[in-house]
Amino acid sequence: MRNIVQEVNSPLFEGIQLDERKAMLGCIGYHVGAYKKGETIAFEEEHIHHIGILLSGSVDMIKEDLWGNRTMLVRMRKDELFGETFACGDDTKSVVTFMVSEDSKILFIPFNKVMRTCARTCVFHHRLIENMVRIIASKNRNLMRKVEVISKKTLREKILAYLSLQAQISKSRYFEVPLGRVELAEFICADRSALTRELAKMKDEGLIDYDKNCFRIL
Amino acid sequence: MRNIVQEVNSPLFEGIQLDERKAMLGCIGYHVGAYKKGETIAFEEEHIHHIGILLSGSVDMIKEDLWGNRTMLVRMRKDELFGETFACGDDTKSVVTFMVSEDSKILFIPFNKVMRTCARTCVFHHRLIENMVRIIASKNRNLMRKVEVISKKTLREKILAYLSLQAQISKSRYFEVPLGRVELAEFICADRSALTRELAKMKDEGLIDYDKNCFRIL
DNA sequence: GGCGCTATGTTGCAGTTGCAACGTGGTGCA
DNA sequence: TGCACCACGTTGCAACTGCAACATAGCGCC
Repeated sequence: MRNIVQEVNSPLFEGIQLDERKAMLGCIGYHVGAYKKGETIAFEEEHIHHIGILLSGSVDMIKEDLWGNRTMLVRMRKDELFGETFACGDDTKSVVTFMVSEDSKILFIPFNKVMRTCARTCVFHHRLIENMVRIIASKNRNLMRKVEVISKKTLREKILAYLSLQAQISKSRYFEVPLGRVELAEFICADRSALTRELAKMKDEGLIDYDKNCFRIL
Repeated sequence: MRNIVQEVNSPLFEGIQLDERKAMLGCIGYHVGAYKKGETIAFEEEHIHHIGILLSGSVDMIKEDLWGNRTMLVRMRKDELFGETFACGDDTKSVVTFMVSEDSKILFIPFNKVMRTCARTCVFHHRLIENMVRIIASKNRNLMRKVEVISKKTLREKILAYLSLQAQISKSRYFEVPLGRVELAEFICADRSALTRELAKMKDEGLIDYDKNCFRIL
């Protein structure tokens, strides 16, 4: 257990000391799972009662439509949290699939134990709940940003929207994007070859410059 | 105050009795505002410290890009809550504009008072926080649904995705959509005329049937 | 080194769709 | 009634972009 506690660096535990975390985890309960790239943690329609915290690796939230087309909604990385959106609420049925995109180790915690203060009231339990709210709200903002990007009508606008977002995050007009071409195309919901083509065109026109995954907005 | 309490029917207060609500509102503090259609409640970049509860009317969450193109992210109606996504978090700066789309009366509550249990601990304060989490998570699901729709590549797929969502909500293949053509086009991020055109084509092909805002999936 | 696999770049083509322009019908107001 | 305004439908056109097919490069593995 000591090991687990030390591995966790999720914002869920922000403001809570190491020994407190240990006590809380003991009180709340948990289990750890290891997954290989490509494995599925939870399928659409499955009921979700635990939140997952990524100790290592990465997990994609994927939406698949009736015809099998996939959209990656979000990619979660180390220390990020997932499942909370479905675990709360009256209907715990997931509407997405959680798929491991890099070998991952995941800490699972029962959601209802997080929200309900326990019998022997943990001192920091309230902080935990506050953190949870903060995290969910921040995910909300991320989804809004995604909507902001893919709501654009032309491919060029989508690309510019995505790039300027990355620029904001990096606080610089020169930055590296965390996605390859395939994944980037998937993220902005466009065709990969069309993406490459448009990027080249934008480079030609002097709008942007790039090499591999390093971009500069001009 | 009695009047206000009786007007409020937000899920934020679910499970809390009327007299308790009264006590809580007194403890937490609040104010009420009236707005005309078209007025703006909060602009992008503005700092948000209150959550708003719609007593009547409706409010749009709108995102405007650098070139002035607008996307309506969500339309909020009576009893719905807004602003919470920005009011929590370390950075309270909004990334959207809240615009009144029908004459509205709105109850504002300071967010931090909701999250922090007060000195004379309200008995039901914890329930309030739980409700808040539930609401934010449900908004998350709504955003995901929106992403699900507009992440489709072709217009037809977007339309079908939207319609099948409405069908799910209505639990029937025959239903009325709450948006006019203009708003629907805006919601699915497509051109209005193209939308009409495609709808007509789908009707021709026997995929769907409709009259005005009443649709049937065949 | 040779092989297979994957990510990426390139290009022709055809279908889709944004755009603009116009017509119609309904509603509110003077 | 006449006018203004708004939502909605229709259509031609040009551009965009998804799609398919192919080429190249890098990487791991035997």
